[in-house]
Amino acid sequence: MNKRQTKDLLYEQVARIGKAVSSPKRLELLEVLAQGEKTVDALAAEASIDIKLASAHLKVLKEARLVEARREGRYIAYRLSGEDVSALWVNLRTVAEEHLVELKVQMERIFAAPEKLDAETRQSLMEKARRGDVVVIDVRPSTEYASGHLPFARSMPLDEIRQRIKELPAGKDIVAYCRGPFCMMSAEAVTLLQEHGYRAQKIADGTAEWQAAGLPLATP
Amino acid sequence: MNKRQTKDLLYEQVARIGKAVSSPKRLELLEVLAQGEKTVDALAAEASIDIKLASAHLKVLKEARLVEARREGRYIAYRLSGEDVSALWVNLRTVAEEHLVELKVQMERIFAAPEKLDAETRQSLMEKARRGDVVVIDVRPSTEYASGHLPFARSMPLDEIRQRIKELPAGKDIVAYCRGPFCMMSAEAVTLLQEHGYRAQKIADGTAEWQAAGLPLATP
DNA sequence: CTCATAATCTAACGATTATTGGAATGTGTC
DNA sequence: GACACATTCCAATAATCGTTAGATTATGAG
Repeated sequence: MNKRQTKDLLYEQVARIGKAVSSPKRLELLEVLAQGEKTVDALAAEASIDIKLASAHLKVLKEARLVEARREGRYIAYRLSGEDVSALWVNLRTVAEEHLVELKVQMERIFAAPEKLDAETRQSLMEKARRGDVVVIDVRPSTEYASGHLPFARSMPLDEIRQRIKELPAGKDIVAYCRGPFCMMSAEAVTLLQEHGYRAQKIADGTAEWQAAGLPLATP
Repeated sequence: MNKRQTKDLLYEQVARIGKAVSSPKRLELLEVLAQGEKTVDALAAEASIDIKLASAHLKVLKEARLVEARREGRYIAYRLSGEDVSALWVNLRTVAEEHLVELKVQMERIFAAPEKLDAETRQSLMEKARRGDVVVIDVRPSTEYASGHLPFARSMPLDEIRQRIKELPAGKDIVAYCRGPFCMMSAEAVTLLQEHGYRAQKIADGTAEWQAAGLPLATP
Protein backbone atom coordinates (compact mmCIF):
# COMPACT_ATOMS: atom_id res chain seq x y z
CA MET A 1 0.00 0.00 0.00
CA ASN A 2 1.43 3.37 -1.01
CA LYS A 3 1.54 6.56 1.02
CA ARG A 4 -1.41 8.12 -0.70
CA GLN A 5 -3.72 5.21 -0.02
CA THR A 6 -2.58 5.07 3.56
CA LYS A 7 -3.24 8.76 4.11
CA ASP A 8 -6.61 8.49 2.43
CA LEU A 9 -7.59 5.80 4.90
CA LEU A 10 -6.51 7.90 7.86
CA TYR A 11 -8.33 11.08 6.86
CA GLU A 12 -11.37 9.06 5.92
CA GLN A 13 -11.60 7.81 9.49
CA VAL A 14 -11.44 11.31 10.92
CA ALA A 15 -14.05 12.37 8.37
CA ARG A 16 -16.40 9.83 9.94
CA ILE A 17 -16.42 12.07 12.99
CA GLY A 18 -16.79 15.12 10.79
CA LYS A 19 -19.76 13.65 8.95
CA ALA A 20 -21.40 12.75 12.23
CA VAL A 21 -21.30 16.39 13.34
CA SER A 22 -22.32 17.86 9.99
CA SER A 23 -26.04 17.80 10.65
CA PRO A 24 -27.85 20.39 12.79
CA LYS A 25 -30.14 17.80 14.31
CA ARG A 26 -27.29 15.52 15.26
CA LEU A 27 -25.52 18.42 16.91
CA GLU A 28 -28.63 19.20 18.87
CA LEU A 29 -28.86 15.57 19.95
CA LEU A 30 -25.26 15.68 21.07
CA GLU A 31 -25.88 18.77 23.13
CA VAL A 32 -28.87 17.20 24.83
CA LEU A 33 -26.90 14.02 25.45
CA ALA A 34 -24.18 16.12 27.02
CA GLN A 35 -26.73 16.72 29.80
CA GLY A 36 -26.91 13.02 30.55
CA GLU A 37 -28.39 9.76 29.36
CA LYS A 38 -31.72 9.97 27.53
CA THR A 39 -34.10 7.67 25.73
CA VAL A 40 -34.76 7.96 21.99
CA ASP A 41 -38.20 9.18 22.88
CA ALA A 42 -36.92 11.98 25.06
CA LEU A 43 -34.26 12.94 22.54
CA ALA A 44 -36.78 13.13 19.72
CA ALA A 45 -39.01 15.33 21.85
CA GLU A 46 -36.13 17.64 22.81
CA ALA A 47 -35.08 18.08 19.19
CA SER A 48 -38.67 18.33 17.93
CA ILE A 49 -38.26 15.52 15.44
CA ASP A 50 -39.95 12.24 14.72
CA ILE A 51 -38.76 9.21 16.69
CA LYS A 52 -37.85 7.45 13.47
CA LEU A 53 -35.68 10.32 12.42
CA ALA A 54 -34.08 10.56 15.83
CA SER A 55 -33.33 6.86 15.67
CA ALA A 56 -31.71 7.26 12.26
CA HIS A 57 -29.55 10.15 13.45
CA LEU A 58 -28.57 8.25 16.58
CA LYS A 59 -27.54 5.37 14.41
CA VAL A 60 -25.16 7.62 12.53
CA LEU A 61 -23.76 8.94 15.80
CA LYS A 62 -23.38 5.41 17.08
CA GLU A 63 -21.54 4.30 13.95
CA ALA A 64 -19.14 7.17 14.49
CA ARG A 65 -18.79 5.92 18.08
CA LEU A 66 -19.80 9.27 19.50
CA VAL A 67 -22.67 7.72 21.43
CA GLU A 68 -23.44 4.38 23.03
CA ALA A 69 -26.78 2.68 23.52
CA ARG A 70 -28.01 0.61 26.41
CA ARG A 71 -31.28 -1.15 26.83
CA GLU A 72 -33.26 -0.07 29.88
CA GLY A 73 -36.43 -2.12 30.03
CA ARG A 74 -38.63 -1.14 27.14
CA TYR A 75 -36.55 1.90 26.43
CA ILE A 76 -33.14 2.32 24.92
CA ALA A 77 -30.96 4.88 26.62
CA TYR A 78 -28.27 6.72 24.69
CA ARG A 79 -25.29 8.45 26.19
CA LEU A 80 -22.15 10.15 24.92
CA SER A 81 -19.27 7.72 24.67
CA GLY A 82 -16.91 10.03 26.52
CA GLU A 83 -16.22 13.45 27.94
CA ASP A 84 -14.18 14.25 24.88
CA VAL A 85 -17.34 14.09 22.76
CA SER A 86 -18.97 16.77 24.80
CA ALA A 87 -15.74 18.77 24.60
CA LEU A 88 -15.81 18.37 20.81
CA TRP A 89 -19.32 19.79 20.70
CA VAL A 90 -18.18 22.77 22.77
CA ASN A 91 -15.19 23.19 20.49
CA LEU A 92 -17.30 23.15 17.34
CA ARG A 93 -19.76 25.60 18.78
CA THR A 94 -17.02 27.89 19.99
CA VAL A 95 -15.35 27.96 16.57
CA ALA A 96 -18.73 28.71 15.02
CA GLU A 97 -19.38 31.52 17.50
CA GLU A 98 -15.92 32.91 16.87
CA HIS A 99 -15.89 32.80 13.08
CA LEU A 100 -19.46 32.95 11.85
CA VAL A 101 -20.71 36.49 11.99
CA GLU A 102 -24.23 35.27 11.28
CA LEU A 103 -24.22 33.24 14.47
CA LYS A 104 -22.84 36.10 16.52
CA VAL A 105 -25.55 38.40 15.24
CA GLN A 106 -28.30 35.89 15.87
CA MET A 107 -27.14 35.25 19.40
CA GLU A 108 -26.92 38.92 20.22
CA ARG A 109 -30.40 39.47 18.83
CA ILE A 110 -31.87 36.57 20.75
CA PHE A 111 -30.08 36.55 24.06
CA ALA A 112 -29.47 40.05 25.28
CA ALA A 113 -25.86 40.16 26.51
CA PRO A 114 -24.99 36.57 27.28
CA GLU A 115 -22.61 36.34 30.20
CA LYS A 116 -19.49 34.63 28.82
CA LEU A 117 -17.08 33.30 31.38
CA ASP A 118 -13.32 33.05 31.29
CA ALA A 119 -11.11 30.90 33.49
CA GLU A 120 -10.85 33.55 36.17
CA THR A 121 -14.56 34.31 36.28
CA ARG A 122 -15.36 30.63 36.59
CA GLN A 123 -13.00 30.30 39.52
CA SER A 124 -14.37 33.33 41.30
CA LEU A 125 -17.96 32.29 40.67
CA MET A 126 -17.29 28.95 42.29
CA GLU A 127 -15.67 30.68 45.24
CA LYS A 128 -18.61 33.01 45.73
CA ALA A 129 -21.01 30.11 45.42
CA ARG A 130 -19.05 28.13 48.00
CA ARG A 131 -19.11 31.03 50.43
CA GLY A 132 -22.80 31.57 49.75
CA ASP A 133 -22.33 35.09 48.38
CA VAL A 134 -24.35 34.07 45.36
CA VAL A 135 -26.87 31.31 44.81
CA VAL A 136 -26.15 29.31 41.70
CA ILE A 137 -29.22 27.53 40.41
CA ASP A 138 -29.38 24.79 37.82
CA VAL A 139 -32.67 25.28 35.99
CA ARG A 140 -32.49 22.12 33.89
CA PRO A 141 -34.79 19.16 34.56
CA SER A 142 -33.78 17.45 37.78
CA THR A 143 -32.57 14.28 36.04
CA GLU A 144 -29.98 16.32 34.22
CA TYR A 145 -28.90 17.94 37.46
CA ALA A 146 -28.58 14.47 38.93
CA SER A 147 -26.20 13.28 36.26
CA GLY A 148 -23.76 16.10 36.95
CA HIS A 149 -23.90 19.78 37.82
CA LEU A 150 -21.75 22.78 38.66
CA PRO A 151 -20.17 22.67 42.12
CA PHE A 152 -22.29 24.35 44.82
CA ALA A 153 -25.23 24.70 42.46
CA ARG A 154 -28.71 23.71 43.59
CA SER A 155 -31.38 22.24 41.41
CA MET A 156 -34.30 24.52 40.60
CA PRO A 157 -35.91 23.30 37.38
CA LEU A 158 -37.53 25.99 35.27
CA ASP A 159 -40.93 24.29 35.56
CA GLU A 160 -40.84 24.45 39.34
CA ILE A 161 -39.48 27.93 39.90
CA ARG A 162 -42.91 29.52 40.31
CA GLN A 163 -43.91 27.16 43.11
CA ARG A 164 -40.53 27.00 44.78
CA ILE A 165 -39.45 30.59 44.43
CA LYS A 166 -39.77 31.21 48.17
CA GLU A 167 -36.97 28.69 48.76
CA LEU A 168 -34.54 31.24 47.38
CA PRO A 169 -33.06 33.62 49.92
CA ALA A 170 -34.11 37.21 49.30
CA GLY A 171 -31.40 39.79 48.85
CA LYS A 172 -28.86 37.30 47.49
CA ASP A 173 -27.61 37.45 43.94
CA ILE A 174 -28.95 34.57 41.87
CA VAL A 175 -26.94 33.08 39.02
CA ALA A 176 -28.82 30.73 36.70
CA TYR A 177 -27.39 28.32 34.19
CA CYS A 178 -28.83 25.65 31.94
CA ARG A 179 -27.52 23.58 29.05
CA GLY A 180 -25.21 26.11 27.51
CA PRO A 181 -25.25 29.26 25.40
CA PHE A 182 -27.91 27.93 23.01
CA CYS A 183 -30.31 27.00 25.76
CA MET A 184 -33.08 29.41 26.67
CA MET A 185 -34.06 28.03 30.03
CA SER A 186 -31.76 30.22 32.09
CA ALA A 187 -32.99 33.33 30.30
CA GLU A 188 -36.60 32.48 31.14
CA ALA A 189 -35.62 31.73 34.70
CA VAL A 190 -33.94 35.12 35.04
CA THR A 191 -37.00 36.93 33.69
CA LEU A 192 -39.20 35.04 36.13
CA LEU A 193 -36.94 35.76 39.07
CA GLN A 194 -36.60 39.42 38.24
CA GLU A 195 -40.39 39.73 38.09
CA HIS A 196 -40.41 38.49 41.66
CA GLY A 197 -37.91 41.08 42.77
CA TYR A 198 -34.75 39.01 42.73
CA ARG A 199 -31.40 40.20 41.41
CA ALA A 200 -30.76 37.44 38.90
CA GLN A 201 -28.44 36.92 35.99
CA LYS A 202 -27.60 34.05 33.72
CA ILE A 203 -24.29 32.66 32.53
CA ALA A 204 -23.52 31.06 29.18
CA ASP A 205 -21.88 28.00 30.69
CA GLY A 206 -23.53 24.63 31.00
CA THR A 207 -21.91 21.53 32.39
CA ALA A 208 -20.27 20.74 29.04
CA GLU A 209 -18.59 24.15 28.89
CA TRP A 210 -17.55 23.89 32.51
CA GLN A 211 -15.96 20.52 31.94
CA ALA A 212 -14.37 21.57 28.66
CA ALA A 213 -12.68 24.35 30.64
CA GLY A 214 -11.06 21.64 32.74
CA LEU A 215 -13.17 22.16 35.83
CA PRO A 216 -14.79 19.33 37.75
CA LEU A 217 -18.51 18.71 38.05
CA ALA A 218 -20.34 17.59 41.15
CA THR A 219 -22.73 14.66 41.39
CA PRO A 220 -25.15 14.22 44.29
CA MET B 1 -40.08 33.67 15.73
CA ASN B 2 -40.66 30.72 18.02
CA LYS B 3 -38.13 28.79 20.05
CA ARG B 4 -37.88 25.90 17.62
CA GLN B 5 -37.08 28.12 14.66
CA THR B 6 -34.52 30.03 16.69
CA LYS B 7 -32.79 26.84 17.80
CA ASP B 8 -32.82 25.49 14.26
CA LEU B 9 -31.00 28.59 13.09
CA LEU B 10 -28.36 28.27 15.79
CA TYR B 11 -27.57 24.61 15.22
CA GLU B 12 -27.59 25.17 11.49
CA GLN B 13 -24.78 27.64 11.89
CA VAL B 14 -22.66 25.23 13.89
CA ALA B 15 -23.42 22.56 11.32
CA ARG B 16 -21.72 24.79 8.74
CA ILE B 17 -18.50 24.08 10.58
CA GLY B 18 -19.40 20.42 10.83
CA LYS B 19 -20.09 20.15 7.11
CA ALA B 20 -16.78 21.83 6.34
CA VAL B 21 -14.92 19.15 8.29
CA SER B 22 -16.94 16.24 6.98
CA SER B 23 -14.74 15.56 3.96
CA PRO B 24 -11.43 13.67 4.13
CA LYS B 25 -9.80 15.95 1.59
CA ARG B 26 -10.85 19.07 3.39
CA LEU B 27 -9.44 17.69 6.61
CA GLU B 28 -6.18 16.99 4.86
CA LEU B 29 -6.14 20.53 3.52
CA LEU B 30 -6.74 21.86 6.99
CA GLU B 31 -3.87 19.84 8.37
CA VAL B 32 -1.52 21.10 5.69
CA LEU B 33 -2.70 24.65 6.24
CA ALA B 34 -1.98 24.22 9.94
CA GLN B 35 1.69 24.13 8.85
CA GLY B 36 1.44 27.62 7.40
CA GLU B 37 0.19 29.58 4.44
CA LYS B 38 0.10 27.74 1.10
CA THR B 39 -1.01 28.37 -2.46
CA VAL B 40 -3.84 26.41 -4.07
CA ASP B 41 -1.24 24.78 -6.24
CA ALA B 42 0.83 23.56 -3.33
CA LEU B 43 -2.24 22.42 -1.42
CA ALA B 44 -3.52 20.42 -4.38
CA ALA B 45 -0.14 18.76 -4.73
CA GLU B 46 0.04 17.92 -1.02
CA ALA B 47 -3.41 16.35 -1.04
CA SER B 48 -2.88 14.67 -4.42
CA ILE B 49 -5.94 16.21 -5.97
CA ASP B 50 -6.72 18.33 -9.01
CA ILE B 51 -6.36 22.09 -8.61
CA LYS B 52 -9.99 22.58 -9.52
CA LEU B 53 -11.08 20.21 -6.81
CA ALA B 54 -8.75 21.81 -4.30
CA SER B 55 -10.20 25.18 -5.21
CA ALA B 56 -13.73 23.87 -4.70
CA HIS B 57 -12.88 22.43 -1.31
CA LEU B 58 -11.13 25.61 -0.28
CA LYS B 59 -14.21 27.54 -1.26
CA VAL B 60 -16.26 25.42 1.14
CA LEU B 61 -13.72 25.99 3.90
CA LYS B 62 -13.73 29.70 3.16
CA GLU B 63 -17.52 29.88 3.32
CA ALA B 64 -17.34 28.24 6.73
CA ARG B 65 -14.75 30.90 7.65
CA LEU B 66 -12.20 28.29 8.58
CA VAL B 67 -9.69 29.64 6.06
CA GLU B 68 -8.87 33.00 4.53
CA ALA B 69 -7.45 33.78 1.11
CA ARG B 70 -4.97 36.43 0.12
CA ARG B 71 -3.66 37.27 -3.31
CA GLU B 72 0.08 37.02 -3.63
CA GLY B 73 1.05 38.02 -7.14
CA ARG B 74 -0.21 35.42 -9.54
CA TYR B 75 -0.91 33.01 -6.74
CA ILE B 76 -3.57 32.95 -4.07
CA ALA B 77 -2.36 32.00 -0.63
CA TYR B 78 -4.70 30.34 1.84
CA ARG B 79 -4.25 30.24 5.59
CA LEU B 80 -6.25 29.09 8.58
CA SER B 81 -8.39 31.88 9.97
CA GLY B 82 -7.21 31.26 13.52
CA GLU B 83 -5.38 29.04 15.95
CA ASP B 84 -8.69 27.65 17.08
CA VAL B 85 -9.17 26.08 13.67
CA SER B 86 -5.98 24.13 13.98
CA ALA B 87 -7.04 23.16 17.52
CA LEU B 88 -10.35 21.96 16.12
CA TRP B 89 -8.52 19.73 13.67
CA VAL B 90 -6.47 18.28 16.49
CA ASN B 91 -9.61 17.77 18.55
CA LEU B 92 -11.41 15.96 15.73
CA ARG B 93 -8.44 13.75 15.06
CA THR B 94 -8.00 12.97 18.76
CA VAL B 95 -11.64 11.98 19.14
CA ALA B 96 -11.27 9.77 16.07
CA GLU B 97 -8.10 8.17 17.46
CA GLU B 98 -9.80 7.62 20.78
CA HIS B 99 -13.10 6.18 19.58
CA LEU B 100 -12.56 4.58 16.20
CA VAL B 101 -10.95 1.21 16.63
CA GLU B 102 -10.34 1.04 12.89
CA LEU B 103 -8.15 4.12 13.05
CA LYS B 104 -6.22 2.85 16.05
CA VAL B 105 -5.52 -0.42 14.29
CA GLN B 106 -4.45 1.30 11.09
CA MET B 107 -2.11 3.61 12.92
CA GLU B 108 -0.51 0.81 14.87
CA ARG B 109 -0.03 -1.16 11.69
CA ILE B 110 1.49 1.76 9.81
CA PHE B 111 3.50 3.62 12.39
CA ALA B 112 5.19 1.23 14.74
CA ALA B 113 4.65 2.60 18.24
CA PRO B 114 4.04 6.30 17.76
CA GLU B 115 5.41 8.33 20.63
CA LYS B 116 2.41 10.10 22.15
CA LEU B 117 3.20 12.97 24.45
CA ASP B 118 1.40 14.17 27.54
CA ALA B 119 1.74 17.53 29.23
CA GLU B 120 4.63 16.38 31.39
CA THR B 121 6.57 14.76 28.57
CA ARG B 122 6.23 17.86 26.45
CA GLN B 123 7.61 20.00 29.23
CA SER B 124 10.57 17.73 29.88
CA LEU B 125 11.31 17.39 26.16
CA MET B 126 11.50 21.15 25.85
CA GLU B 127 13.80 21.28 28.88
CA LYS B 128 16.13 18.66 27.48
CA ALA B 129 16.16 20.40 24.11
CA ARG B 130 16.94 23.71 25.78
CA ARG B 131 19.85 22.20 27.68
CA GLY B 132 21.04 20.44 24.54
CA ASP B 133 20.60 16.95 25.96
CA VAL B 134 18.61 16.03 22.88
CA VAL B 135 18.52 17.53 19.41
CA VAL B 136 14.99 18.19 18.23
CA ILE B 137 14.76 18.38 14.46
CA ASP B 138 11.86 19.66 12.39
CA VAL B 139 11.86 17.60 9.21
CA ARG B 140 9.14 19.53 7.41
CA PRO B 141 9.93 21.76 4.44
CA SER B 142 11.79 24.86 5.58
CA THR B 143 8.92 27.23 4.77
CA GLU B 144 6.79 25.39 7.28
CA TYR B 145 9.54 25.61 9.87
CA ALA B 146 9.72 29.32 9.17
CA SER B 147 6.06 29.90 9.88
CA GLY B 148 6.36 28.42 13.35
CA HIS B 149 8.15 25.53 15.03
CA LEU B 150 8.72 23.82 18.37
CA PRO B 151 10.96 25.77 20.74
CA PHE B 152 14.65 24.83 20.46
CA ALA B 153 14.01 22.76 17.34
CA ARG B 154 16.26 23.14 14.31
CA SER B 155 15.16 22.82 10.73
CA MET B 156 16.36 19.69 8.92
CA PRO B 157 13.96 19.01 6.04
CA LEU B 158 13.58 15.37 5.11
CA ASP B 159 14.86 16.07 1.59
CA GLU B 160 18.10 17.49 2.91
CA ILE B 161 18.91 15.04 5.67
CA ARG B 162 21.21 12.90 3.51
CA GLN B 163 23.40 15.84 2.57
CA ARG B 164 23.30 17.57 5.91
CA ILE B 165 23.48 14.58 8.20
CA LYS B 166 26.99 15.49 9.35
CA GLU B 167 25.60 18.68 10.89
CA LEU B 168 24.02 16.55 13.59
CA PRO B 169 26.21 15.93 16.64
CA ALA B 170 27.11 12.27 17.02
CA GLY B 171 26.22 10.58 20.28
CA LYS B 172 23.29 12.87 21.00
CA ASP B 173 19.72 11.62 21.03
CA ILE B 174 17.77 12.91 18.08
CA VAL B 175 14.03 13.59 18.28
CA ALA B 176 12.25 14.17 14.98
CA TYR B 177 8.81 15.64 14.44
CA CYS B 178 6.81 16.67 11.38
CA ARG B 179 3.19 17.64 10.76
CA GLY B 180 1.56 15.41 13.31
CA PRO B 181 0.61 11.81 13.92
CA PHE B 182 -0.63 11.24 10.36
CA CYS B 183 2.53 12.56 8.76
CA MET B 184 5.16 10.07 7.67
CA MET B 185 8.11 12.38 7.29
CA SER B 186 9.45 11.94 10.80
CA ALA B 187 9.28 8.15 10.48
CA GLU B 188 11.35 8.28 7.30
CA ALA B 189 13.79 10.64 8.93
CA VAL B 190 14.23 8.29 11.86
CA THR B 191 14.90 5.33 9.57
CA LEU B 192 17.45 7.38 7.67
CA LEU B 193 19.18 8.56 10.83
CA GLN B 194 19.28 5.11 12.36
CA GLU B 195 20.89 3.77 9.19
CA HIS B 196 23.64 6.32 9.78
CA GLY B 197 24.15 5.18 13.33
CA TYR B 198 22.21 7.83 15.19
CA ARG B 199 19.95 7.16 18.13
CA ALA B 200 16.78 8.71 16.75
CA GLN B 201 13.11 8.61 17.63
CA LYS B 202 10.02 10.41 16.47
CA ILE B 203 7.20 12.03 18.36
CA ALA B 204 3.58 12.24 17.31
CA ASP B 205 3.33 15.97 17.94
CA GLY B 206 3.42 18.58 15.24
CA THR B 207 3.07 22.31 15.78
CA ALA B 208 -0.72 22.06 15.81
CA GLU B 209 -0.68 19.49 18.61
CA TRP B 210 1.91 21.49 20.53
CA GLN B 211 -0.19 24.60 20.30
CA ALA B 212 -3.41 22.77 21.10
CA ALA B 213 -1.71 21.62 24.30
CA GLY B 214 -1.36 25.28 25.21
CA LEU B 215 2.36 25.52 24.59
CA PRO B 216 3.96 28.34 22.63
CA LEU B 217 5.68 28.02 19.27
CA ALA B 218 8.84 29.76 18.20
CA THR B 219 9.30 31.76 15.02
CA PRO B 220 12.72 32.67 13.69
C1' DC C 1 -50.38 -15.75 24.49
C1' DT C 2 -51.92 -11.25 23.25
C1' DC C 3 -51.37 -6.56 23.44
C1' DA C 4 -49.31 -1.88 23.71
C1' DT C 5 -45.15 0.52 23.50
C1' DA C 6 -40.27 1.75 22.09
C1' DA C 7 -37.23 1.45 18.75
C1' DT C 8 -35.24 -0.18 14.50
C1' DC C 9 -35.21 -1.70 9.64
C1' DT C 10 -36.44 -1.19 4.77
C1' DA C 11 -37.67 1.26 0.79
C1' DA C 12 -38.40 5.47 -1.48
C1' DC C 13 -38.12 10.40 -2.63
C1' DG C 14 -36.06 14.77 -3.23
C1' DA C 15 -32.11 17.55 -1.94
C1' DT C 16 -27.32 18.09 -1.41
C1' DT C 17 -22.50 17.01 -2.40
C1' DA C 18 -18.09 15.41 -4.72
C1' DT C 19 -15.99 15.31 -8.80
C1' DT C 20 -14.91 16.31 -13.62
C1' DG C 21 -14.38 19.01 -17.98
C1' DG C 22 -14.70 23.33 -20.33
C1' DA C 23 -15.00 28.31 -20.23
C1' DA C 24 -13.84 32.61 -17.96
C1' DT C 25 -11.20 35.82 -14.81
C1' DG C 26 -7.32 38.04 -12.99
C1' DT C 27 -2.28 38.78 -12.67
C1' DG C 28 2.53 39.36 -14.05
C1' DT C 29 5.79 38.98 -18.07
C1' DC C 30 7.44 39.64 -22.54
C1' DG D 1 -1.37 44.33 -26.07
C1' DA D 2 -0.53 39.23 -26.48
C1' DC D 3 0.67 35.59 -23.74
C1' DA D 4 1.33 32.11 -19.93
C1' DC D 5 -0.14 30.92 -15.69
C1' DA D 6 -3.01 30.32 -11.30
C1' DT D 7 -7.35 30.21 -9.97
C1' DT D 8 -12.25 30.44 -10.14
C1' DC D 9 -16.80 29.91 -12.26
C1' DC D 10 -20.28 27.11 -14.57
C1' DA D 11 -22.62 23.01 -15.96
C1' DA D 12 -23.34 18.08 -15.68
C1' DT D 13 -23.11 13.58 -13.59
C1' DA D 14 -22.94 10.07 -10.06
C1' DA D 15 -23.03 9.31 -5.24
C1' DT D 16 -24.60 10.31 -0.76
C1' DC D 17 -27.76 12.13 2.69
C1' DG D 18 -32.08 13.66 5.16
C1' DT D 19 -36.56 12.68 5.67
C1' DT D 20 -40.93 10.21 5.56
C1' DA D 21 -43.99 6.12 5.59
C1' DG D 22 -44.82 1.25 6.35
C1' DA D 23 -43.35 -3.08 8.09
C1' DT D 24 -40.68 -5.49 11.77
C1' DT D 25 -38.43 -6.56 16.18
C1' DA D 26 -37.99 -6.54 21.17
C1' DT D 27 -39.74 -5.84 25.66
C1' DG D 28 -42.90 -5.66 29.67
C1' DA D 29 -47.85 -5.87 31.22
C1' DG D 30 -52.07 -8.22 31.56
